[in-house]
Amino acid sequence: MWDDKQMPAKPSTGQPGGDGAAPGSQTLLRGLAILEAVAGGARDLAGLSAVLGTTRSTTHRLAAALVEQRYLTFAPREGYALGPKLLELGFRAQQASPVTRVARPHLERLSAACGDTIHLGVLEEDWALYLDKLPGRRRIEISSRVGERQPVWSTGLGKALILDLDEARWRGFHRLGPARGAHSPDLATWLERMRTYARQGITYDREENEPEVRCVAAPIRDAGGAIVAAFSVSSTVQYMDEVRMEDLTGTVREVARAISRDLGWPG
Amino acid sequence: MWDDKQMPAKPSTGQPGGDGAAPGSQTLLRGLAILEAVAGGARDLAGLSAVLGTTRSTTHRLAAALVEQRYLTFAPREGYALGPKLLELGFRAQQASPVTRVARPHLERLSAACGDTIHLGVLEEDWALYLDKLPGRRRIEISSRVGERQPVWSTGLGKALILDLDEARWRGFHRLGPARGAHSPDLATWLERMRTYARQGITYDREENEPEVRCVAAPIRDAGGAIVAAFSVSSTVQYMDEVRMEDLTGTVREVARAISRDLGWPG
DNA sequence: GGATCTTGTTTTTCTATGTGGGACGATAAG
DNA sequence: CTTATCGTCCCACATAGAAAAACAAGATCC
Repeated sequence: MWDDKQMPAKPSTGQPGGDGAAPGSQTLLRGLAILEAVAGGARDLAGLSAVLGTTRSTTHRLAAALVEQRYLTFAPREGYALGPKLLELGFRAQQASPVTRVARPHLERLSAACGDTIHLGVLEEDWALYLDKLPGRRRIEISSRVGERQPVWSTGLGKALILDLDEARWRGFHRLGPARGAHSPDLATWLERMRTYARQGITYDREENEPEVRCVAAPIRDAGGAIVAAFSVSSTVQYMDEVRMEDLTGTVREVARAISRDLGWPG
Repeated sequence: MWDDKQMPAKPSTGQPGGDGAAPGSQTLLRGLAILEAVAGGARDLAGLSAVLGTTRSTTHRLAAALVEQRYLTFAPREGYALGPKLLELGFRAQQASPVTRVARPHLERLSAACGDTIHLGVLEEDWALYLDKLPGRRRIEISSRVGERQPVWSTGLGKALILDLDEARWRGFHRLGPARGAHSPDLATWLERMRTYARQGITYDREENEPEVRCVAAPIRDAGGAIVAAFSVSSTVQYMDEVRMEDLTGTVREVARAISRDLGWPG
């Protein structure tokens, strides 16, 4: 399930049930749905039509338009695939945030040094939005996607993003979190940890968001000292025992400082 | 058939004159045009409407749909910007090609070592398509974009991509090239150079594609020995005199071999 | 401080637009 | 050869979406 939207918004077979939520531009939305279906693995018209709930002819026309505009590619025996225009726009979107560009070289050095998966993210609405990802060199890879949103309160990266907020806001974020069970701490425990994190300027995630995944994260500040982004170093628990997390802390803090300084932070 | 020349698709003020060339899905195309307009710098409805040739209300509906689907973002005082969904799809499109993923670390090392702009590309139809770009650390940056297409015959990267083809095909590619004037070599000279390049397994671009820009490029081969991609190291002429190009040649060839080997090339 | 631009948002009317059924020609499978 | 399955093309009809205009909310001017 690549599509975990909270709104059902399931475009079924044109049923005018009056469920609302269908704003205005059907054709455009269907076209975009095709893009996502292809990203999700659909490769032929049949698959796409099934996802969209449209007939082959309709699907074909939309897909053909997308191919013509280079948003998709089509190869006779291979089917549809994401096209070069998405490469371009994605790259542009990434470059649009100065943080990504500035942070990249620093994160690359960090990646080379530690071999773990590194994420860069910002706060968008009430979510942590991943802007960049540097895959690790471990056997097991963290399955996350650039452009994806993760809950703020449970991820190391998310917690780093809200490190400067007051306790009332913190409570707000904790309330947003769906009870993941298992490793999810209750409010009191979580707040206590957040206070510690804020004092240290570093956050941890000890399998709170995803079992077996741990990470160390730190906020990135701009010239005004405000937190504009954060990055995290993630690995599975076997590579991330308490000792290693301690060890990483210093490096992570240092890299965060270096990036922030490049953004004009007096430090 | 599906891939004809780029239609400018300039939909002027609703002219139903029937000039033909009207593909099919207007709404979708307009939506995509909005994405590109935003990528091109348009930030408000007025600007977008001007580019599309539609009224504000129409533009707004499309833009709102794109925002809702996270293809665009909108901030009250900032205007529209490319959204996280494009990050995600762009990243996916990039990952779809195994070459990009395999080549990345190698190219990063190369980038760190030489400081010049590095491009990775493949052959798409009759063009060199840029899959990845690692910006250089020079004062002047090469203005190229991931997802963009460049002529094959004049770029170092393009020439590396067709290094294995026979001379008849080479002629075909040379014929495609628009007479850029100035540094453009005639067919005989160009073929002669290509023969040399093919013998050396390395190609050069001495300001043939873009004045002041030079580069050294090499092909990347897969397990079967076929050229599946190529990369180039580019810089302005002041950083790329003959001596430097000679020096780079060895390194570039080595990196190309390393990447090819990672792809299963026996080498 | 109120008048007046200039933004983005919403509503309504009407027709151009896009839909889906079905036909066609490949190519692969039985 | 026949049959199933692709992508592609065509066309009549109804519906989706374009545009005009009203609305709301800041910003800007005087």
